[in-house]
Amino acid sequence: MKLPRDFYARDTLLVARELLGMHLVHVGAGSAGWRRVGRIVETEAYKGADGDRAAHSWRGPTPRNRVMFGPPGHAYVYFVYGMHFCFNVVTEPEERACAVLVRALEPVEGLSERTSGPALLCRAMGIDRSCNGVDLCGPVLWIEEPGGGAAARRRVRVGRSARIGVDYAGAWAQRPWRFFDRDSTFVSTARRSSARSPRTTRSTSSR
DNA sequence: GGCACGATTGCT
DNA sequence: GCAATCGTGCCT
Repeated sequence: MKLPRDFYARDTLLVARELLGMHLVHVGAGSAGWRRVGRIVETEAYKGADGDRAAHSWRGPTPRNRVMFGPPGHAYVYFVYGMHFCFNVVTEPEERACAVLVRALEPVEGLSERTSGPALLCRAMGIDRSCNGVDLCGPVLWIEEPGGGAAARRRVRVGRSARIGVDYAGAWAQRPWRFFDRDSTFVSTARRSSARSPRTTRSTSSR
């Protein structure tokens, strides 16, 4: 059953945690008729309105991040490193600029490529810039509770850690806002981030 | 208009 | 450890 918009309209940390075990579904239109399904096993929370400097939205709306400022339950897909896409779910009430990044999936149906890692899962699921802004309560791309319902989700043993690849965000990078299924072998392996000077304080008050 | 850098990945 | 590769956002 498709998750309703109310599910996404809640606190981002809660949504990030509860998305673990849910199924991400993407269907192709017309005669192409394909269907790809992956079980979410790793997520990260980003809270723009709270000043989270790791969030794309922390400075305010721009053409690129505008979807994050819109209503919850929509896909925020962005292009990075000149070659990759990352998939997020917009959370909390409009203007809160919060989202959950989906970082890894366990293949369930129609997936033949690797799904461990935010960019890899987008490639495997066929998610690209055309999915940006898509309503997750619509007929093309959505998240649903798998068969077995709440009982199945309850079995997820949730692990937490700091978010990956956001060292530039200073103290915000230390927050344990990454959630993962401790029993899944599809969780992305966090590459060793520069564990050097813990304090990279920059005071760029130029403007 | 220019330029540094990224919510990554893969190869050396 | 570093290149690939280009859109975005901040700067001159």
